[in-house]
Amino acid sequence: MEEGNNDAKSESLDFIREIIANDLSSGKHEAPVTRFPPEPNGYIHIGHAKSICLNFGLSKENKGGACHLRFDDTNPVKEDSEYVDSIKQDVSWLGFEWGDNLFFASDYFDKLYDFAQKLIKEGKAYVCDLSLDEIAEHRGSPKTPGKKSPYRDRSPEENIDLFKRMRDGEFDDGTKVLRAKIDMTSPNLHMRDPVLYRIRKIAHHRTGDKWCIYPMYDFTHCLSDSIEGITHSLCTLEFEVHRPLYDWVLAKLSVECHPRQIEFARLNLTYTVLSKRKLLVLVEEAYVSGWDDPRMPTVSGLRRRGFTPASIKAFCHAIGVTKFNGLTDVALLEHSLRQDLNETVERRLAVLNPIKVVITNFQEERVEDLEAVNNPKNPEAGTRIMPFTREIYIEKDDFMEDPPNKFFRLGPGREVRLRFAYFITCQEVIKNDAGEIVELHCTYDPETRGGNAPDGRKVKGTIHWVSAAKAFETKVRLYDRLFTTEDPNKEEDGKTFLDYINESSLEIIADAKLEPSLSEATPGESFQFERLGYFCADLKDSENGTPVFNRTTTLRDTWSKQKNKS
RNA sequence: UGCCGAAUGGUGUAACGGUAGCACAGCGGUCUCUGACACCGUAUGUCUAGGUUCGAAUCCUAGUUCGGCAACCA
Repeated sequence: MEEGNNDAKSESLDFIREIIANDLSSGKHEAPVTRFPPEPNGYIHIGHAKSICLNFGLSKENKGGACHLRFDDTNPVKEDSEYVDSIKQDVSWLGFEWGDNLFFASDYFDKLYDFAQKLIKEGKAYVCDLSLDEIAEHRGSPKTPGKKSPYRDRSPEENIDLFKRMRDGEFDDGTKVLRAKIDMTSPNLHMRDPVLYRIRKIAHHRTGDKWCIYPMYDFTHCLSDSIEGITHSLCTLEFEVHRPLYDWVLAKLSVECHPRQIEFARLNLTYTVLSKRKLLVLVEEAYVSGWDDPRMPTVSGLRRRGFTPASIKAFCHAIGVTKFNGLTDVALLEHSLRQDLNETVERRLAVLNPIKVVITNFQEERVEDLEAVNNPKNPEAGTRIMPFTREIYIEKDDFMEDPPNKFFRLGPGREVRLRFAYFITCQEVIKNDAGEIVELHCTYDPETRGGNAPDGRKVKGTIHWVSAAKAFETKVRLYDRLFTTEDPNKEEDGKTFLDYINESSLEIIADAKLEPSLSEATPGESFQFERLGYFCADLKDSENGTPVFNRTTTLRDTWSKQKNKS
């Protein structure tokens, strides 16, 4: 560390990494031990990915560091092992390993019970018979102090007995809780005798029927951290007001390991909602097809959409870690994606909105094999063969009957290059009775095979194409952002995020014309369809050798911008 | 009228008392067998007011604005 200091290129540390670096150099810790503590009650999303990259990143960056994956499963009402499986899958898909450090807060229930007893014996906790509403009322408000519970002064002996009977199932749900005895007049609401345990006669996904009392977050989390020897407990800003309680519990219990809780800002993304509640509404009310719908910001959704772990990690690195609660432009995420895909993914040609072109001077039955470059960014990716025939498809947008002068593509009498193939010139526009263009008749120049003219003449435009006879037809789904407004969370004028749903976030093309090699794409495989965007074979809906493609994102398109301006 | 926290171009961030920089987005251009990529250029910023200092984004004071906090959720 000492030697890295004056390296001008060394990146500046965010405030958390700075704290950790200081703790390391001061000798307070030898290596950071962090944790990612999801509650298994939903699927994780890009916001969690930020936390995952931070916590696991820290363990990778520091020799001897570790990051635990710990499920915070203290509320059996909401939690399910379905979610623990998906979360594990998502974390490891992102490229992080927890090794032996897989934990569950529920594994600590016995220890937690002992800690609670200790607190009771020392007069720091009591069993309270107030109802939920009464507790709320006694708590007061931010501006008014709370009132003491009438049960606050029960003796430790009575409390121990009551707590044991709570555990043994003698009381009904909601009739008793265990509370910390702190200060009902504290300006921090969380310190006004917070609830530590509640009765829930419901089976837990891991402990089954063993328990009918379950510890609350504030009691569980700090002690779980302590038990595991966490050095730095990183969480989001909303837990800032919980920190005094985190520290209170650990201090009163005199535990050896007292981790430092540090809060950072959660991620907000434009055109996106990231609250579990809202995501759940989207799923349950079928605005999307599921948690892994390619439009969802969940890790599983991003995966199906065609995002790569590298692009997500690059994004998380780019946004940094601060205490400022901002709104990050989703364009930054898309940029990280394109950056990665551009380097790594093979190119293919595909026509989404076809118009037929007949090459009138090309023999009828002839099939010519042409060589196409797989990835100009990576020569090792090699080449592939594309069949060229008399009838081909080109993109509708690549022809204009009456083109403006900035239009570089095909038009009556114009010559363009077919990528990797020939120069063609449009000779005739065929229309139906309604006056719609149905077909283009063109001639090709045999001398331009491969795409270059021996006489050195240039064409301004190069367009993509697919052989009509040999095309692989399949479904292609074009995804767009799910919301029409930058901040769908801003619920003004009585509107909710549902009022900003983008009705055209999914466009399905039933029979796009793809070059034949695409029929062999394996689920999850990504390509750049040249001049269109990045697409991947869907993980779920591609079956028996018929891949279905999702558009991951478009290419940057300065032409359409220019066009829209005029 | 409570407590906690945060304010740097349009957005996200850096600068740790000494030239306000980077990325994204925007705009303009070069290149091009992808109107992609790449490359070049460009506009826009320290919340306000005082103070300390030779010098303040940075330190102090006061204000302003924004976010979070009153689940037997996490």
